[in-house]
Amino acid sequence: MAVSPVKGFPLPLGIPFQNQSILQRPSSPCPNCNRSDSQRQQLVPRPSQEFPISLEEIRQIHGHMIRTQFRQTHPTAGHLPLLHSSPAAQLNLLISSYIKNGRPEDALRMYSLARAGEDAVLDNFTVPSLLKACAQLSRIRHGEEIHGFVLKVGLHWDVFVQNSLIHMYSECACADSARRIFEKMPERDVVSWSTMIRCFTRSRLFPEALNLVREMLLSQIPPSEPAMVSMLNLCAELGDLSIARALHGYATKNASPEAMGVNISTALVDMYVKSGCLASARRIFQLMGEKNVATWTSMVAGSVRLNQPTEGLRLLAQMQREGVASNEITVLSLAQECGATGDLKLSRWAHAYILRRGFSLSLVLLTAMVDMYGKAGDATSARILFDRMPDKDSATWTAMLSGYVKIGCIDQAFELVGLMKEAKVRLNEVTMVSLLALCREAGALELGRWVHAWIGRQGLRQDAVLATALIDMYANCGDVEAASGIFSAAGGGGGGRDVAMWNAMIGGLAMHGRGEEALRLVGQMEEDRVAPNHITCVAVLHACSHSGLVSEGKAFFRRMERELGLTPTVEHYGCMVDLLARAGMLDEAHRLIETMPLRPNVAVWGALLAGCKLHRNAALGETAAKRLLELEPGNCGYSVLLSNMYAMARRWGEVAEVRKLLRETGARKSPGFSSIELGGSLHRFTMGDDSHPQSPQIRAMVEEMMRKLTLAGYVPDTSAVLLNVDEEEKETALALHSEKLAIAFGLISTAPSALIRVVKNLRVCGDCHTATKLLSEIYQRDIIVKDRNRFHHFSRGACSCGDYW
DNA sequence: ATAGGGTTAG
Repeated sequence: MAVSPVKGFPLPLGIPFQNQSILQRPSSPCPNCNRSDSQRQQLVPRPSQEFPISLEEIRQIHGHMIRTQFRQTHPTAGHLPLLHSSPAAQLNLLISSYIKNGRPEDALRMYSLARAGEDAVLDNFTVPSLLKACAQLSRIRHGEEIHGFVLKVGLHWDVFVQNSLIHMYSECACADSARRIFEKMPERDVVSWSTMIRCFTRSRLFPEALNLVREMLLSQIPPSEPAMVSMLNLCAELGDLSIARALHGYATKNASPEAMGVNISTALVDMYVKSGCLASARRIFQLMGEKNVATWTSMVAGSVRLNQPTEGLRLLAQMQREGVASNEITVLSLAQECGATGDLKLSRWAHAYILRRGFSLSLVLLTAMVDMYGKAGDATSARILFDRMPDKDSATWTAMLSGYVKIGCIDQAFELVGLMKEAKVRLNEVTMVSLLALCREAGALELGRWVHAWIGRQGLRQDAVLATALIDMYANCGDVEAASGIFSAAGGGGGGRDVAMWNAMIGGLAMHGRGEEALRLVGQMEEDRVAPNHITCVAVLHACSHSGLVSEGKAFFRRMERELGLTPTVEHYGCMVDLLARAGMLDEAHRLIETMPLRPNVAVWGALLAGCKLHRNAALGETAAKRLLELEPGNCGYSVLLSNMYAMARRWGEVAEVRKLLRETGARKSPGFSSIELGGSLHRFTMGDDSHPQSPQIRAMVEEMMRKLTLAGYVPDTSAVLLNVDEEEKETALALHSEKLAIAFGLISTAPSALIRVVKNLRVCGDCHTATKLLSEIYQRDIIVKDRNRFHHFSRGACSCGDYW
């Protein structure tokens, strides 16, 4: 994710960092007891026994302390000399032992016992341990209680206590509380700074985190090793290579690659991986002396992520040979990265690897695999895994749901929502985002509004992602005003808007043909110091294309590289070709394809072909169609267009040839669907669908529609119907097109004022457009049709969509 | 006694 204030950020990298953390204690006396630190420490006898002590011993002491209520009434157990020390020291020892033995729950239970007994037993040594337990368990309520206790008994002067509070709030995702403590600290040590940097990084408050790094270095505080790691982690999240290189240089100035320490080296590897520079990551990796699981994990996952899956698998094997065992985190990130590639074969390999290595299939790991199959497009495998899982949590359900939505299995997704309701799955922010994505795909505005209201009722935190999902849902379901409302509200709060949110709003305006507004928004975005990214540029070019803003689009395309520092990708060229071709500048569009530095893909040639059909240029269209058939031999849509093109040029021999080829290959168009939402329920239709309960009435309505259309002078354009049947059957097919069924249902609806809002997942069908325009005039009704990512508003026969037809 | 690499669902 790009954040604008980061660009060219000057890091004052002059101070050497400390390899060992230097513990700095404030030397001022405690304001409460007026004793100096050393005096206070003498008051607290130190335990003589060394860590770690066994769990069994801890249980014994625990039992003893409960019996004696933390008082030294029975100094019985001679082999446990620590019982002779003060209650506070005993409690502290016990709590830290529990934490060291991985039992933070017991540590907190001890705290409750202590509270039930005597407040005073907790001191400034005990509190940090307890807060660490709260942090590990994300127990914000416990943490706040301890915070209250700290204020009550006056321990807040202690830097260690304050640092621990910051850490606790950081781990509980309460950046605001952490920041309040940090800002009020009269004295800060390097731990305060690094913890706060980590906190801001975790909360994705990158500008704040970077400011802190700068302040810290300007205050001449030498970063410790953990501080260095925090800074590297921050940079990993920023993904900014120039800052990454600066920090890398800074780290090497202070330690040779061999002596750097495995934590910093691993953080460096991870930073380069996340900044997309595998070569640099590999260089560090090869120079490293000691490597651990984390180092290997980072490198394996990074190779898969950065398009080198074979290298990733090779490293996995090498890791094993060198005697480093992969752990659950290794396979979790493997599954995640394999899914992200969308490569089903690779994902299956990862699944097999996990089974072969005999990993216990935990809830988290299985959820990751469900998600992986969903992302790789294999809904069946995902569902099989999902159904076999004995336990599922909201993450599992959400993974399955988002998989269905991503693959486009709308029916299964809705079925799953029903099952979720039955299973009483707890819904959280992430589930809501998936549900909103489902609403977007299905065009279910009412359901989307319900989700929105539900979010408010449940008091779910409306973070940037959720707000973006809402904007996206409203825009894609046709309520661009509601999207705009959410967008404005998100700007008012302190959170600010990130690139994704701006992109969603700009894209939303683009698909409603509001190009000028979209362009204005980019200007505002830059004033807000949010840097446009590749996706922003796609949205802007889209907006220009759909609003006929040719010169503006060209200007933006030039600006992209010169001023925004973004190299156009093949998608941007596709948008430019679309912009030019739609406007009839076909030769210029063709020249752009010929001169572009990238290999043109389907979208690029497809945009040219659509323009050729629109402006009736058969010669160039033929070129485009041939290229498309080379790229995607199985796609019959292009063959149909090509045959139409030949027909236009009266080259009947070639028309027959293409048709014959189509018949032989048995190419079929995947069935499209249209949906309409009325009275809060969603009705979906496919071509010739008669499964709807009101199907007879709908059929009757379609007949009436067709009669009236013919009377109005409508002649069906059957050229886009792909069936090897005679013309009459084609006309029937066109009449029973899913969009017409949906519109018919809208017209017979008992709520006559209801807006007819049809969403279809088909490619633009020129005939439907013409017919719909006429229908809106005949029936004097507003009809809104969404076709892929474009809205067409028909009002009494006029279409305001900005597109050329 | 406090901070530190790799960690499921958007």
